[in-house]
Amino acid sequence: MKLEDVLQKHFNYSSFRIGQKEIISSILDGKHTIAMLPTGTGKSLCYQLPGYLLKGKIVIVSPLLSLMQDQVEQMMMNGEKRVIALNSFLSHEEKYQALHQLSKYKFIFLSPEMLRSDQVMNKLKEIGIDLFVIDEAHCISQWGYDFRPDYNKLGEIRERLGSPLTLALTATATPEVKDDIITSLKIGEWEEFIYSVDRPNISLIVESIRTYKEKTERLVELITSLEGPGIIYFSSKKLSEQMVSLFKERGFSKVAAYHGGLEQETRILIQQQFIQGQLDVICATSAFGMGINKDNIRYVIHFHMPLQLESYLQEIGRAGRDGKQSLALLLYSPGDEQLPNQLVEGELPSDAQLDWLYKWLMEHREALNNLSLFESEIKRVSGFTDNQWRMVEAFLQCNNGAHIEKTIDQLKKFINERMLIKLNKIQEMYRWTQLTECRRKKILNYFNEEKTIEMKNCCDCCGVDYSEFYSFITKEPSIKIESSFHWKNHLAEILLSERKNEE
DNA sequence: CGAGGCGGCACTACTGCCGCCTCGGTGCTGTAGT
Repeated sequence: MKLEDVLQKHFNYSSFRIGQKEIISSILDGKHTIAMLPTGTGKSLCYQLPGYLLKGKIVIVSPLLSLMQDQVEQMMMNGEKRVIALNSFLSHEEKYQALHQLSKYKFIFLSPEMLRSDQVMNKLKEIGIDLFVIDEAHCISQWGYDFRPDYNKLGEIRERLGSPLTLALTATATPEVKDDIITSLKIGEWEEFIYSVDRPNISLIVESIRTYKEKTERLVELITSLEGPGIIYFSSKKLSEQMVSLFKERGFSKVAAYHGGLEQETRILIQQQFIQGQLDVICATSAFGMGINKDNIRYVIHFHMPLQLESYLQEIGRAGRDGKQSLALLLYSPGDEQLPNQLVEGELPSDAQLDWLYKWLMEHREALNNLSLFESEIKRVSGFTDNQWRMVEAFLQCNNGAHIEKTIDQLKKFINERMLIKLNKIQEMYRWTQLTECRRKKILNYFNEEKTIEMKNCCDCCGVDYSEFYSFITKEPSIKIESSFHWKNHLAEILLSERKNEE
């Protein structure tokens, strides 16, 4: 049977989209495959279709519960009943049932953390896996080192599962990220399919704004005049909510905040409302975006810069999937790069904390065999945050048996390296905001690509024909600003008082 | 860097202001306790 026939039969499409056929053929030839496809080009088909041609099971490692649930739902809607998400949404009883009858499922979605369980691992070994898929595989590089250490154990997991055929899928494709994926998964030989990350219909603009206050004012101006829907990214949960309140005060009501501090239910609701068009603007942190399938997002604004260009590209890539002219706008004020620096510094443990840990471990050698027992005491005295401790704990477990002094030294070295890499990435992001030459060229070079096509409205450095560019911006604010009178007075007051201060 | 909370002080009786300090983003899981 030809691949096209399988496509028609199971998915009701008559032809493949870019890259899909090559990737699927590579897998069916039994080659480990790394596929870097731009967002929204149908990555999930790359493992779903082989599922109908391979005899055994397909295991898909996914980073987010909501993403898994979405995929499962979609596949069920498509008529595929042999699909399950093995995660904490299942009750104890349901999980027991699912594991007990795991062999009746064809597609099994789970998180990397779920693979820590011996029960799950034993069952997977027993039923046999034909294809091991890592969806959003850049998470290995982005989260595996510190935030979610289980991502960096996938290589070991893979080996314990008998090194099954493996497919890594992502949209973020620096050579560095690719290397991390290959090394971490312990794949010897592989085929790779890498497609351009360029999105010619998204104009890249950085606006330099003198002060923080003016940035807020500019944002209000933008949101009331730009054609939505749009996403605004912040690096603070509180600020994202405050901005929503401000927008609502100004009479702009189809807006909501989205961040990791909200209830799971609320998050799903807001996501749905945005996708269905009941909300026009989302004020979000980096928590928002993975798995958002909405093709008419007209703009992505960054109030704060992300911690790295990879994240920036992912976030702006959510605009203009319908191919229409869209806008990526970053608002920069002097000193903005300090916030990412602060975030990164708080992320990793300090040398002083590790020195304390060394002394403590020398006095409590037996603790190494059961660290979780001492977790609360260690955290209380050392001040490790949950995330810091998880990283340290994972490192100690990996090196259990080695000399304590040596282990701590290695850990310090590891942390210093990570810190340097992260600070470097912030610098790269910062330098990009300060460019005077083509922003697109620079970003493509960063992803090991050349800029090959010239386009209208490329970026602010190339020169944007604003009159044409702003043609999709409505001349009059599309929303009636109810309190505009007060707003203007208020603004005048602020400006006057500032001027007085300056004098 | 900027926001927000807190203590101290002023100088007037209840708040107002200054300076200092801290904090800021991403998610999974199992289990204890309400």
